Amino acid sequence: MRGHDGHAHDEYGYNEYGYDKYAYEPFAVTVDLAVLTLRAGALHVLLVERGQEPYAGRWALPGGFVLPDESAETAARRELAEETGLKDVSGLHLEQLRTYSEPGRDPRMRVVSVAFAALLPDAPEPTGGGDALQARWQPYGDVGPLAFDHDRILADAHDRVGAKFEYTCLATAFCPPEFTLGELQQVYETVWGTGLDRPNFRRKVLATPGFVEPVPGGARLTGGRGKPAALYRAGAATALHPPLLRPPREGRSA
Amino acid sequence: MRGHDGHAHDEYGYNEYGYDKYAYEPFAVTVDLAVLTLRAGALHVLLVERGQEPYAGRWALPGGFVLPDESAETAARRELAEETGLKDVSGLHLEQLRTYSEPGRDPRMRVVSVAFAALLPDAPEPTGGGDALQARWQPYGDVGPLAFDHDRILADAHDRVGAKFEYTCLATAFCPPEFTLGELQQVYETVWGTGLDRPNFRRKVLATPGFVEPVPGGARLTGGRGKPAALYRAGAATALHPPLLRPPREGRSA
DNA sequence: CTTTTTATAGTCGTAGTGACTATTAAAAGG
DNA sequence: CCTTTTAATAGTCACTACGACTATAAAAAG
Repeated sequence: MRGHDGHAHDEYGYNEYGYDKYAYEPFAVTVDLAVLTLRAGALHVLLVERGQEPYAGRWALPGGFVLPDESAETAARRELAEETGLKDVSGLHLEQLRTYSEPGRDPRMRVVSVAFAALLPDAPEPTGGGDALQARWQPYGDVGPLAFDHDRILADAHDRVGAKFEYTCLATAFCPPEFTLGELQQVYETVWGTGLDRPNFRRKVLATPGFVEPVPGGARLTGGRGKPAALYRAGAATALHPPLLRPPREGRSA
Repeated sequence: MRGHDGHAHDEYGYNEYGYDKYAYEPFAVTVDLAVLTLRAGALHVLLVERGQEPYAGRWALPGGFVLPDESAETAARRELAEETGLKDVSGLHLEQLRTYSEPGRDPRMRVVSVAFAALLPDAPEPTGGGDALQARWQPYGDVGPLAFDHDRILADAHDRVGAKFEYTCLATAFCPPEFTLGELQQVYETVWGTGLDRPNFRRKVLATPGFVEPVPGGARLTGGRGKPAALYRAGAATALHPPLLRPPREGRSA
């Protein structure tokens, strides 16, 4: 570009970088999904095994191309439905993380990928896998080196979700429609990797209007081993004011 | 796609959506920049006037194409340097906001735009404008309807910056290398649109280790009308724990 | 020399929270 | 059946952080 004037004259100036003539290399645009869920008190990620080079045999985040008539969000939700096999993904929390566009991130060509994080309450086993290549849940932390820059995307997803837990009500997205405060606390503890004091957590959650609301009648009895816990639903609030800060990491400079 | 299996087999399967054959419409990838600064105690945005259809004569956020060998971040920094005329933009805060990919956002073709927010300490007048088309600072809030979906991008940038002010030290990015606490407070007040109690703000900032550090010797004398204020530099900290929450908006349901 | 202006210091009450202890209500084990 | 175990719930206490304020200091403006 010829500096500011050239740009101002020709913003989206296809004469200069003419799209029709393919005067510059066009981009493939994909979405990559970090689909997170909790199974048996541990954070799990949905991964697919690649069947082609590059990274054949390596695990990768699910994803795919953005089709001509789709937005990235639409493509992400379509992929989410395909990969999880869920009938209805309209209520699931899907959050755009950021876009990864390093020139060398796909060795074959220029691929710009819009990354999303998706949060699932329950974890149905992915329905695919009639052939050799599989899709399955893997515990976060046990994931080896993933294909492309998916390790980084996954780490960014975890960071973002953990940070949003502090000042939003996002944690309920990991919970089924009705849940106990103990379950909600486990969500926090699993994602943050820290323990939380139960009475204090309870006090905080209940003191935040709209975070959770008690289900009209019941308390859960059969399953639990201790005193039955009251059931709650996610409330209407989305923000957490004041926030629920995670305990600060140890080891600060004196 | 044929569901999960088809995808797992063919992630980035260029046989299915073959890039080489242009079997699907490729995308143009651009960056759009919300360049923010403070002039005379008001938030300003860098805008350029469009010279071509669509939206000819309308103001728009600066931006441009991502070149074949660039990442979106590199392209954004290059555009930032071009638009502002600054020699060195390496130290400026540049933050990726999100990617806008609605199919109809550019009437001519499929354009996916990665949006960034940039924060400038001082506001040099943009150096362009030898021709009819201009680039200039406009007060945030006075911006009329912008081209494309740039109103939304700008609003998203403002939201993001305001939110990050609560739990990061980002506000110093609007300040010159040495600044007073009064100036820093004005940055907060301008971006948030609220007044803050001066002694309390001072107490909070100074109590957060690494937010600001006093400049070795001096206090500012000549300019100010009252007691000279001590000068500070931005510290090494990036996060704010506990956060500096903005005063809650009035009007909550009883 | 007084007034104005702004920076800085300090006070007081309270909301929020970390660290606890105590009680309750179920299942599990003998 | 009674005891132990487990987990939910209730409550206490001290301390921190913060909102609202008053007081003092040091400069320019009049």
